[in-house]
Amino acid sequence: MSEKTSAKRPSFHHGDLRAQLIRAVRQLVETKGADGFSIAEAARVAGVSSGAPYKHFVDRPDLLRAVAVDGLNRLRERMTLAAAKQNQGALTAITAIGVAYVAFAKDQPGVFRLIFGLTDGHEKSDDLKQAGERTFAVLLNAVAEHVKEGPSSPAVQETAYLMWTHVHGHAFLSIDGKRREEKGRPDDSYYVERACRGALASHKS
Amino acid sequence: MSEKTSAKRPSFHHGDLRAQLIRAVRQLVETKGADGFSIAEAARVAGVSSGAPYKHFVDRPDLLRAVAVDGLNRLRERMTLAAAKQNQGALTAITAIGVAYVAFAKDQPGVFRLIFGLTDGHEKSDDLKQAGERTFAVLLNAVAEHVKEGPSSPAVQETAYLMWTHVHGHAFLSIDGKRREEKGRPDDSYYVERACRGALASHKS
DNA sequence: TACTTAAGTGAGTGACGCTTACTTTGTCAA
DNA sequence: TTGACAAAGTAAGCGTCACTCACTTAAGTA
Repeated sequence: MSEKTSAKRPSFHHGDLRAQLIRAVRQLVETKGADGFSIAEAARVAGVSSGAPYKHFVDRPDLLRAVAVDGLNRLRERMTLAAAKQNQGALTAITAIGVAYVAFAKDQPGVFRLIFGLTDGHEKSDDLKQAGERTFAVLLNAVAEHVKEGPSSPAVQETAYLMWTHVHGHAFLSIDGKRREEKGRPDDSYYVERACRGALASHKS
Repeated sequence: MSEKTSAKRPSFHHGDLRAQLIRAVRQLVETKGADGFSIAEAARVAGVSSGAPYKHFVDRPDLLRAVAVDGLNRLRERMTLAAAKQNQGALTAITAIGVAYVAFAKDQPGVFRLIFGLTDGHEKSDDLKQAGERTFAVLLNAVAEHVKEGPSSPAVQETAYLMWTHVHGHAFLSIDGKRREEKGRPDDSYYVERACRGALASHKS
């Protein structure tokens, strides 16, 4: 009776259910949209009874939040990696972060939308807020190094926010299909670079 | 038995159920989020049985889409009105449109998110696509008049898209609470004006 | 006045969110 | 080694929801 589901489980105890549920939800959200998935289905994918998820998550929003946190962490990894490949403090490091951001959005639009679509008082969750701030900090630090100021400087924060705004808007409209990609039109990196230069142009040290 | 619900209905036939359901859903989406509402509850608010909505909408996504179309129309109205108060072709007309856009997002974040959060093949719906394009056209026309070109000019489209990107990003991050409003920080109109000027600066006629 | 039809009702179905009582398993102190 | 405990699973059940279907109501029209 342990092999009838898609996930094989050698013992009664799963051992890794929490992580596996997050993975399952990620897939489902990507294929069916954020409200097209069900906890029951995720449990089925993980090869576990429909009540099992509640040993790890208090309710549906809690599970979704965990998926969002996981997504933010993976996004941050990508951004960090992209920046690390460039010279520290270089403009290219900043734009690489933006390009990675847009790439993530296009790659996993379901999770991306989930991260920015949590309406149910998502700010009351500390870990989500922290994951968000740590991700933003990657950009913040890159900008700080470029202009040779501290990341807590108001001017740096303002400039970084401006970049984020522009890149985020482009990313969102892109995955929403508002931006029809036609030949002859600039690609993502053009918009990202433009956004970064534009924000830096008005940076008041 | 007709007065036990919140909406009074003089006759058996409602007469205006479709519009009233959209209104009810709008309220519910605003207070409970897009997935916190139920068709059954909307029907209750409208004072009608749980099966009645299906005489007007084929299913849940269809109803949500109608709410989104309604929202886009109201957004367009606001934008048009804001532009009309300024001189035709003036930069202030363009920025007024952007300010109206951000104001709408902050005013009705639930509907705003709904408009840009429809994942379930929202592009297959013609009326939604049309409503979106007509709304974008308001900005397009304002830009066209400002630079004295036709709205179908690729350069105009590019510039307008750039503005939209920036303003949309700011609007979205604002309602998501990513942007903590502190005293001493620029307000919405600053960002909007900045976005418009920035986009126009690189406009190649 | 009879006919047609749009727009309601209300009961029923299966899925889902979540709870509860119970069972299985690993851990760790005696 | 054992036995108590806690963590993590199961199965059944409750209320709600999306959606369907057979039926009823009322309004327009010939």
